[in-house]
Amino acid sequence: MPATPPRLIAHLDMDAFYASVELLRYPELRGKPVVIGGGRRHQPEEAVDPATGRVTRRFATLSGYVGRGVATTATYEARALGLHSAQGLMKAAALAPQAILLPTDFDAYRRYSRLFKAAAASIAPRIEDRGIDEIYIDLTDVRPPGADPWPEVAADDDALPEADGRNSGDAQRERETESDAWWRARDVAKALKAAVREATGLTCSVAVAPNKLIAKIASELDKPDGLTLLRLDDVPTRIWPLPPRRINGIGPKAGAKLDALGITTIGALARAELAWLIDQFGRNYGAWLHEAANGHDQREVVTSSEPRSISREITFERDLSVARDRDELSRIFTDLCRQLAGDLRRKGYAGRTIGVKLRFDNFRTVTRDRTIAAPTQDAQAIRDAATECVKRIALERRIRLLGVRIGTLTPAAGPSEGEHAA
DNA sequence: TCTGGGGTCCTAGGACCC
DNA sequence: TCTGGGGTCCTAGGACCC
Repeated sequence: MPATPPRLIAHLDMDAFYASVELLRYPELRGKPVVIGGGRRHQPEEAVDPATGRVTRRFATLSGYVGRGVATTATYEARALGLHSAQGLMKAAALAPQAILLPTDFDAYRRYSRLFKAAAASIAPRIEDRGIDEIYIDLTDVRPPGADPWPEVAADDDALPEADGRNSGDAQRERETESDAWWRARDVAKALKAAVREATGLTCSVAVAPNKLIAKIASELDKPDGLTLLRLDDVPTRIWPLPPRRINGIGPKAGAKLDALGITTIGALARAELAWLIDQFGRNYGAWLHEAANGHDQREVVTSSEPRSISREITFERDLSVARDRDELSRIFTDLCRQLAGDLRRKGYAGRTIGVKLRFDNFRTVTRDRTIAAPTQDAQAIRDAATECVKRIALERRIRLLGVRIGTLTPAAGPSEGEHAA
């Protein structure tokens, strides 16, 4: 009885994605510490030398930055100075005032995102979208470009498929040794990296593993421009020494709790008693921690999905007072509802559950939502329901953030012909 | 030098129905 | 009348991810 062939799952992660896209248009910044983030105000200034016609640009630095922005990405040179994504720009400025600051340009990043995903899809079609800069790819049945495909049973072949519905191609695949399968995966991974580079000029890091969990961890091990193969047998030597936070799904809270419990490596977590973990973290999460630390993960590569919710939110430049800034709050609230309605129409959805989110000056966050009878994509209907939600919140502090969300989505009229957004 | 904006999933209690 | 259970929907908060 042939064993089930091992799955081969790749994780492809673009290297310092936003920063790398910016370096394509500002090549003079290569080798310098650069962070991306903040508002529109620090756009580079261009000057043309009248004598030579040469364009020179002046870039903003972090020094003197004032505001509430965070870094979305930092180049590797900036990381060496202690800068990293999700860091407040004020803090980053204190660490590295001379680092260059560029505003985020999501339209550009989305264009490059589409390009790299299309390039990957030309090599291997079963792709799971995990956001703007990373994907999972199922390589189990993928051969490198140029290799002969596994033979198919010809339509007029009178040889019957085997009883379980497999054809001779499957039979040939089952004769592939595990070692050959890994060599095949390495060639496919190389082809993926080459295709992404050809399409975008950008590098990425790719790992191939028996599942998504290990592939995700492994793609970090050789960054940037990495290529990593990690078999189940390699988990003890290459995964167990790492801190638990490297597991996708162990965040700041669980990481700190594990640390307090004396569990500082994935290996220690793997050796912890299942019953004890369940005691500490609850039945579901405790059992998952045990499985994850041992490198087990059966999740499929999900090639399509429907959105669950759409939202818009804004953090104000200064905290707003409900009494004194009533008009401004009202105007922003209306804008958010209009933008949300626009998003719904552009994406072709209507929703029934409308909610608001408020963050107060002390960072406490409250949400309220309300489900209406029929799905809507109308800005006024959204605003009406959202207003009812706001009325259920005690507004006793100044407001830092306001958001509007819609869920329980159903497909609805999308943009009409010729109206597609970029 | 406090902490963006867009998401997903889970938990848990209560309402309501069978 | 009392007890009991399951299923689904709604709501609020929170952890986590990119």
